[in-house]
Amino acid sequence: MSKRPAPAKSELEIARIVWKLGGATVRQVMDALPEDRGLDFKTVQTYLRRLEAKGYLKTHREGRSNVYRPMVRPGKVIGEVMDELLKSLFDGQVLSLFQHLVNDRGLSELEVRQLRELLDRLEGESR
Amino acid sequence: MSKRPAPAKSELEIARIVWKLGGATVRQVMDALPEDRGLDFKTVQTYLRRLEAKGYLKTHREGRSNVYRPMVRPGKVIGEVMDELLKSLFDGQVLSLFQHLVNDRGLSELEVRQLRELLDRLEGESR
DNA sequence: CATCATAGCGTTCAATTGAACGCCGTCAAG
DNA sequence: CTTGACGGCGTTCAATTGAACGCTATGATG
Repeated sequence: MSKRPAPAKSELEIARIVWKLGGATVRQVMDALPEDRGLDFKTVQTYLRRLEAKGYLKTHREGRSNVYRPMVRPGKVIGEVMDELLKSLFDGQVLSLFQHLVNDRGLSELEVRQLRELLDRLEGESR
Repeated sequence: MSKRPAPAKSELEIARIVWKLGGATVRQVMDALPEDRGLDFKTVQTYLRRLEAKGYLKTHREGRSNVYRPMVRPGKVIGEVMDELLKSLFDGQVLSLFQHLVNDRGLSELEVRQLRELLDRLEGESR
């Protein structure tokens, strides 16, 4: 197991943009970033390079720019991050996490309904 | 707004023990730590001191030891951490998080049932 | 009382992270 | 063709984090 180092928080922010775009140059990531984020071009470049070094993205030249594309499925990476969080905050119990989300945080009527639907759909499939 | 620096991951692990015990000395935290965690006494001490510096715990002398106790409700801290995670991984949409949890991660029958109960209880209360 | 273990406190140290420079090549416009 | 902008690559830098030392005071034990 190669034990990819986990992506840092800022890196994740960048990675998600690449995922959404399917692949992107530094410039494209920059532009996709929220206006108020105020990151330097070079900084974004650095994060992309780090993500590549960690094995989350691969890059190939296209014209004068590098295009970065995903190496790992988003769901997988998110899963890894969530695992760590679950361990370090909720004893690895998904239910504890749900408890926090449902109780300590105010869910709107809508969110509750949607969550129920998620569950219903789950059980529909699993037969 | 004082802007408490967020607790680091290892710090959280320690903080949770203090929360569970209601208050604890370095030694007590050590003992409460999983056997295989292999942290040095001094290291735990350091983390506790950092948590104090960050305003999550306060300490007072009791005999030859310092007793650390919570300054902030666990739910509050967890909430802050979750907020960050939600922002950096799910666009701040709780539902996206739920989606990941329910779909991408295999929930057991039991967990699904328990989650449903959480939701039912919620609606029961809110009248 | 002398000694030993315990814990506090200040410090250290390497790795990681958040953020950005500077130099250099190349391509496009004057 | 020169010039200037853009981007790559290597580097830097401070703050944070994960982990632990060493010195010292103090309390328990022989």
